Amino acid sequence: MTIHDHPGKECIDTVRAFNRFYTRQIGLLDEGLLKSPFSLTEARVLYELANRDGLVASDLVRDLGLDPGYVSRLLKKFEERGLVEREASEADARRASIALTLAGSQAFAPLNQDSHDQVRALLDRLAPADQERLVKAMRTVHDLLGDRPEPKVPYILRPLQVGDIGWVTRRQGMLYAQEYGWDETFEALVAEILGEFVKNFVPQWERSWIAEREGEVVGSVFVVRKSPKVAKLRLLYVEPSARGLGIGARLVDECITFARAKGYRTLTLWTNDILGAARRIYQEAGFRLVDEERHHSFGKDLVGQTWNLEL
Amino acid sequence: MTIHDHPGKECIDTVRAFNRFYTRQIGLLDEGLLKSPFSLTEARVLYELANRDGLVASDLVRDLGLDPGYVSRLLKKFEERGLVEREASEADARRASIALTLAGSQAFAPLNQDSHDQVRALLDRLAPADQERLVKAMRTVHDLLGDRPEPKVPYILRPLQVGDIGWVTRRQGMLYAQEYGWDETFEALVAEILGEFVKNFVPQWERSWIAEREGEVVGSVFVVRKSPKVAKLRLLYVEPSARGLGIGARLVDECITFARAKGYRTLTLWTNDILGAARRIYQEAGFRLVDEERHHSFGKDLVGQTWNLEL
DNA sequence: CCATTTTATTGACTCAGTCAACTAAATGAT
DNA sequence: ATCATTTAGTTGACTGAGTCAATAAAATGG
Repeated sequence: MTIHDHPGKECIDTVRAFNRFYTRQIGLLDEGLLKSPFSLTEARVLYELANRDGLVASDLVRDLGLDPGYVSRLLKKFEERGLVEREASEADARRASIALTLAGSQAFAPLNQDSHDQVRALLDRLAPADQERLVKAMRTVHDLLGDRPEPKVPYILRPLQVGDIGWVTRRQGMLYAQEYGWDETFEALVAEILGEFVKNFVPQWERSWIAEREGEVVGSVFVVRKSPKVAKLRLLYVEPSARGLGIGARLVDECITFARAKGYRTLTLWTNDILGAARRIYQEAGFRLVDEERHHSFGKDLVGQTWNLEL
Repeated sequence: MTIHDHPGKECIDTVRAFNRFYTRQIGLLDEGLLKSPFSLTEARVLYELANRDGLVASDLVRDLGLDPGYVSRLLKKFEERGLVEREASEADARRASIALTLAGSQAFAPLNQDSHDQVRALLDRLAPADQERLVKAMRTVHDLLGDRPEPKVPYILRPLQVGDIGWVTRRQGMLYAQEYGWDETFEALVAEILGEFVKNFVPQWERSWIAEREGEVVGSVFVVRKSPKVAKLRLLYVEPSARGLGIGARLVDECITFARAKGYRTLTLWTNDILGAARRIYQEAGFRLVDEERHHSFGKDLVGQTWNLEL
C-alpha cells in the first residue's frame, strides 16, 4: 500500500452524492430566512458578528468566502441601519473591527431562534440514538474536512468504563488480523483476558488505563496481580491513527509508576517478537528480555517473549 | 426516558455549526463552476438529467427545490441550445419527459469531470483510513436525514469474523448498562463467554450467527454444546435500531434448526425475567420455563430463568 | 525608501432567481 | 356527466444579490 492510494470511485461518488444531498438540505433550511429581511449571506454575516469578537471586514471575506466589495457595501448598509458599529483599529488605520449594536443583536435574535428551532425540529424527528449518530457523524465530517486544530489536550487517560472491554477487544483483534494476519483466536484471547480482568478485579492491586482522544478510544493497558511480588502488564495497544503522540510510552510509564507505588518487585509482560514498536517502548522503559519460546498461536508461527522490569 | 427526549443544546449547536461549515464547503466546491458557462442551479439540473431517465419538469422543481417558472425558462434555453429534448407524455398531455441530447451530455461531461476531480483532490488530502471514516460519516448523515429507502435485503446472517467478538461484547454491555443499569461485570461476562466460545469452538457441534444490516452488526446468537444431548443458546441480542424486523425470532429459529439437525435432544438457555422482549421470542419458539432463581449480579438483584426446548 | 501587498471602497453591471397571473389538462366529488 | 379543484407548465415583469475592475490608503519587507 502506498502512502496515499487513490480514493476508490465509490468513495468519490458517495461524497458527491452527499454534496448534492446537502446542497438541497441547506436550501431547505435556508427557506426559513425567506420571511426575514435578510438574505442568506447577510444572515451568515450577522451570525459571525454575533458569535465572534473583534472581527474585521477581511475576516468575513476570508471565512465566509465573499466578495470584498459586497461585504463593504453590506456593512455600510448595516451601519446605516444602525445594526453594526465600527471601531477603527489603532494598530492599522485601514482596518476597523465590527460589532453588532444592541439593535443588531435584536435583529439577529429571531433569525437565530428560527434556525435553532428548525434544527431542533429536524433532530426531533429522529430517535435519540439516531440523533447521537447524526451528531457524531457530522462532527467527524467537520473534523476531517475542516482545518482541524490539533486538540489542546492530545489525549486523556481514564479508567475502564462500560463498552471499553468490547471496543478494546475488537480493535486489537482487527489490528493484528490486518497487520499480521492473526485469526479470530487472538481476539478471543483478548476477550477472555479482559473478561477475567474485570471479574477478578482487585482495585488495590490492579488497574486499567484507557487513552481517549477526542472522545475515541485510542489505546489501553492493564496491570494485573500475578503474585504479591509480581505484577503483569497486559494488552498494551495504541491505535495506528494515534501513534507518534507518545501514548504507548505514557501507558507503560503509568503501569510502572503504579507497580512501584503498590510495592511490587517485578513488572513482567508477555509479547511477540514481531511487535517491534511495542518492544522499543519496553526497552526504553528499562524492561529486559528474560525468556523466548516458539509457539503456534492465532494461526501463525510466532516467537513469544517474556520481558521483566525489576522495580 | 420518554420516546423522544428533546435534543440537547450541544447537539443542536453541533448540527448548526456543521450546517455553516458545509455551506462554506459547498461554496468552495462550486467555485469550480465559475469558469463554466453554467450556473450552480443549471449544473444541478444537468446532473439530474444526466443521471435519471424519464424526468419531467416538475420532478426537477420538487427534487431540487426550484421555482417552476425558473425551471421552465431554463429548460427552454437548454432546448434552444440543443442540450435537451422533450418528449410529450402519452398519459398526460401536460407533461413532457426531458432528456439530454448528445450535445447536452458533451456539455455536461467536463462539469462532471471537474466535480469528480475536485472531490478526488479533497479525498487525496486525507489518509486512507480517514477517507473511509469520512465516507462512512457522510453516508450516516445522508441515511439519517434523507428519506432512507428501506434496504432491499433487510438483513443477512453470517458466521463470526474478526472484530465481531469485541463488537458484540461492547454493544451488549452498553445496551444493558443503558436499559437496566447493569455494571461492567456483565460486559466482562459476555467477553469471557465469547472468548471461551471461540477457544473451544467445535464446528460440528457449535455455531454462531451474526445479523448484519447495511454493513452494521445488528444482532447475534451462539449455540454451544453442553453435553452430547444438550445444546445451549447464548447471548441472543438485537440492536434497538433493528428491532421489529423479526431478527430475534429468526436467530432463535436458526439455533433450533441447527440443534435439531445435529441431533441434540434439548436446547436450553439462561436469561433474566426483566428481559421481556427476549422472553416473548423464546415462548413463541416453544421454550418452557423450567427453573427460576434469584441472584445478585451486574450490580442488580435479578431473577434468572432457565428455559428449555425439547427437540 | 520604494516596490509590493493588504485592506477597504466605489462605480457599473448582469443575470440568477422570484412572484404573480394565466392556460391547459387531469382529477375527483357529487 | 359536470363542474370545482388540483396539477403541470408557461410567460411577463422585476429586483437585488453578487461580480468585476479600478482606485485609494495604509502597511510590509527587502
